[in-house]
Amino acid sequence: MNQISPRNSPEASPARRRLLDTATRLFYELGIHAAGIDRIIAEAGVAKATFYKHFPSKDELVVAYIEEQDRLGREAVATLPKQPPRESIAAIMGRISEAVVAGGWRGCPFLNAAAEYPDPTSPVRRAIDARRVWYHNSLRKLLAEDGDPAPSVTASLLVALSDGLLESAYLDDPEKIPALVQEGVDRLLERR
Amino acid sequence: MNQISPRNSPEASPARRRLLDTATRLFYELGIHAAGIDRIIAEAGVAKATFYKHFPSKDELVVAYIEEQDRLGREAVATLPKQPPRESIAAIMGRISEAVVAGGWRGCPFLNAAAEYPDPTSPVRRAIDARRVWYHNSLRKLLAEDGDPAPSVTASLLVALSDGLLESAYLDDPEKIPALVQEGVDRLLERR
DNA sequence: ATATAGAGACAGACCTGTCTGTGTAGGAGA
DNA sequence: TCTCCTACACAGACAGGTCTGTCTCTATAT
Repeated sequence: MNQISPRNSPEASPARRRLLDTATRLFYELGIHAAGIDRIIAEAGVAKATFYKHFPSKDELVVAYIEEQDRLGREAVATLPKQPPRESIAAIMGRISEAVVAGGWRGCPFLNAAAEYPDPTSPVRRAIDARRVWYHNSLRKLLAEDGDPAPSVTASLLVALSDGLLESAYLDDPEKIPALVQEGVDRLLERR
Repeated sequence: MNQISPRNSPEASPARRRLLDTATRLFYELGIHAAGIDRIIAEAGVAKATFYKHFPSKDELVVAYIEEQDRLGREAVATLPKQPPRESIAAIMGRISEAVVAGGWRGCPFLNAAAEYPDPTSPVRRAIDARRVWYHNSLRKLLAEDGDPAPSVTASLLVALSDGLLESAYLDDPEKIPALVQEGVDRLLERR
């Protein structure tokens, strides 16, 4: 038996792919606790034994969900065109508007998950932490390049503004978000 | 039987008071779905029948929890000293720092609840909406008094900053919040 | 005497996770 | 080409626990 045959690669399994896609949709739409395993496997068309072969527990599925959302976000940022730092920041923040005007926005997946996982040492919370550290650092580096005298402070404010506007898009009026993103970034960035 | 006797007032029942206090603590610490009725009544020392006499369902208890948190916030703002609008805004935003440095902060109760209630027509979401409308309007009026040329936009940005900093206090470093509140308000308010 | 509330059994549904059994597709060897 | 073998996945029963909500019975206090 070939232990490193392609079939052992996680991505090579269609069942695993269907499970993660279905879980992503249901976790986001219903909330994590409200989306049961029985429903996930039924809508994915996967047997329960197959599910527990790919994921040791529901929490591991949640971690995979969080990590994949994180990875997709990082890839989207990585493929942004090379441009001056201030334009890069505007482009990163502009992704908020894109995510939100598409419709079906139900809040930031990471904040929603954090609301359901109080234990900061849980694997789910660690995955969320990793995402937040990456996001803050990405902005901080661009701000430093831009000559911001306190790039870490400004980055924290931009992170807070991002989180707040993503929640506002869920709970208030999504159509106002694009203008608020632009205005908020303008006001938070140091004028020169 | 006197239908409007004092004993019919909701606040007159110690059992109801214990239920709401215990539910408030458990909903906030564990999350709403994760806090079961059995545990709430056990820790409150209340019989199940008594619980269902005071609250027709768990969701009604959740609504009472949200509405009470909302009421407490409004009372705290109402008792702030009369002062110029910009100082009032600073005082309202300063409540974020107070809430957070006390320790045990687990995120904004309203945002956490919204994460668990996807249906925007549910009573819980309506209670959250009412809170957000009040908060936005309070800031907008003060900004208009202050002569802000676009008080609604600025108010939306301050609401977003509030939400984002409350989440940051939960997921990042709470000790940095007071400085970020001050700095964020400074940058968002129109300079004159 | 009546209102209030404690204790707890119970129903029916749903939760996660384990288990057995069946079907199928593809590669290896004759 | 035919057959065997192995990996994979589907179907679903089952266990043990928890969920909300209803019920009966008992105790207390005014």
